[in-house]
Amino acid sequence: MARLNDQVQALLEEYADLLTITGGDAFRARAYEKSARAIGGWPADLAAMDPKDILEIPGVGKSTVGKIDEVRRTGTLEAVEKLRQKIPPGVRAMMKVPGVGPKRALALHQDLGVSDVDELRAAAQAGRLHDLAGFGGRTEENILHGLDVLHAAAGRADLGTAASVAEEVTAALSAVPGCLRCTWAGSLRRLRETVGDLDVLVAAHDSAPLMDAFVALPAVADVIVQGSTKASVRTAAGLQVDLRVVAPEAWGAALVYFTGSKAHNIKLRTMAVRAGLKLSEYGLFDHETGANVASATEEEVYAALGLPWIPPTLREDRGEVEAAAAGELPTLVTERDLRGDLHTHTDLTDGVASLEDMLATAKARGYAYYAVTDHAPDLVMQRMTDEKTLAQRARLRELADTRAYGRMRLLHGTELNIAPDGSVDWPAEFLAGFDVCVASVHSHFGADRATQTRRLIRACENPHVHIIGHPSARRVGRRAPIDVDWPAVFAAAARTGTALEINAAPGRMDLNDEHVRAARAAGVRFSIDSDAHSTPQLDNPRFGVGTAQRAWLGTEDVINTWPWQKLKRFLTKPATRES
DNA sequence: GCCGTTTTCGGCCCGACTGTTTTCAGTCG
Repeated sequence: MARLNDQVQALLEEYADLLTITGGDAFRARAYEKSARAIGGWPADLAAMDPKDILEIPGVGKSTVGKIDEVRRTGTLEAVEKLRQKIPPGVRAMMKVPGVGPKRALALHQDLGVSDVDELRAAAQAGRLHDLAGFGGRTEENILHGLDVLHAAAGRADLGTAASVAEEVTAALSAVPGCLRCTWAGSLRRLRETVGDLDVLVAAHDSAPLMDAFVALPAVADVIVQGSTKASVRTAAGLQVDLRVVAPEAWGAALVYFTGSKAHNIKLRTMAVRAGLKLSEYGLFDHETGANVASATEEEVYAALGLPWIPPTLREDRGEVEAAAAGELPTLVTERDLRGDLHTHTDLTDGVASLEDMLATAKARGYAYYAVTDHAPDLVMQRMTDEKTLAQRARLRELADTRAYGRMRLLHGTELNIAPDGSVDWPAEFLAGFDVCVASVHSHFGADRATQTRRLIRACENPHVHIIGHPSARRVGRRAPIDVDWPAVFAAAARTGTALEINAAPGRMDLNDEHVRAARAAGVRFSIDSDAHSTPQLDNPRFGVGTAQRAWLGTEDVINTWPWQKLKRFLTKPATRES
């Protein structure tokens, strides 16, 4: 199973939700949410921590320490178990439907007997919702639409979830005697923004011990199929995981077969047939004699087809096979190319780690520069003020002077809110004091296309806005992107020298790969940012690099791969440059 | 339940938007 931290976080979040649904003290529920976030974001493993050190985690008090101990001992919380008797898990799941919160979930359950998302859909379609007090025709319509949004990503896990399950499964299988190699393939290896099911590949001479170990993993909730070389299971969270065990000599062919998209694989097999060969997961064979031509490594298989090795993120049949054949594969940006992070938060607003902890983690990543961009005052719940941000700046300058973080350049920034008219929080003279301004949409998601387009273009035209944060404002599986005339916005970003963000938080992945491809063609530059609210999230950029690679970006396209002097010039927009 | 330059009780995240209402509840960020 995952870290104790994640287990505790999940239980505390569930407890908070159940308390909210049952009308418990809202402040208590909020306290649980806060401690859950702090624990999930805490870098050290709770299982290895002293209770008195756990108490040091902000938002965690004695009661929570007791609950952590209970989870460690029993694997669950009695209080949660009790509430589950009253509120079926499906009722809590209904809160994931946009437009359904705790009150409506409870009303639907108590008054209509609806206990899960499927029953909710049936009830909404049958028009039974608008009979309920407080529900009307529009609410019913909105809930139906919300169900569609949820359904669009149903059964697909976000990259963060999929990656952590994959790491756990491969670590466990790698430890099984006889396991020669183990890795994940499929859409996770291609770093698609969501993963339908997880493909895990093992090389071994004897498959039986690995199959047995696989279905016995603690994360496995039920076994769908189990044969001698292939098994499928479902985790408690609903993610399907497929395992294939192959002979070591077929490793490369199997990896090619289970990594490529269907279209990429069909293209490779077609090339093989034309060359008098046959390609399968077992290898590349001579069609006549059946002799094995290549199979041990991916490089050999591609080479035997007359191709250089193609990076997994490109294997979608979007021109990569032709480019490879012509020797014109792009040199892709990699995680190692990133020299800094330009969108991060601290506990001054909604982050859970202190400025110093975020900086220390960033330094350990070897960054040359790092921007702190806490929220701005118009996002009222964050309670930002001029004084607070100036105090943070003073502290940051002080830390820079002490060289506490080596040569890492410390940038003071902010994440502004783009109002429906395209304006942002502070007046120009105040904005001029920041090293970096990210500007993002956090409200009025439903405005029409003309408004949203004008809004983003005006933000690009603001001489103090350097980066548009999570430009489409979508949340994977939870909220549709805003309605925008993208070509017009891409043109404005290119014209004004405003970077568009590739927000690497797994729940956002915004812009997505298709948008990035189009924007790049329009001459736009990008910033791959973590949007980290905790120290572990500073690891997010690996997912954003996936999006960038899928859009064929090189380092020239990504401003935070540039050396500081070059980035500094970019951050001085033409409109603010002294002539 | 957590927290304290408001310090062991009494606050804690505020405001906009939407839809259902006839003065406001629920949801969202």
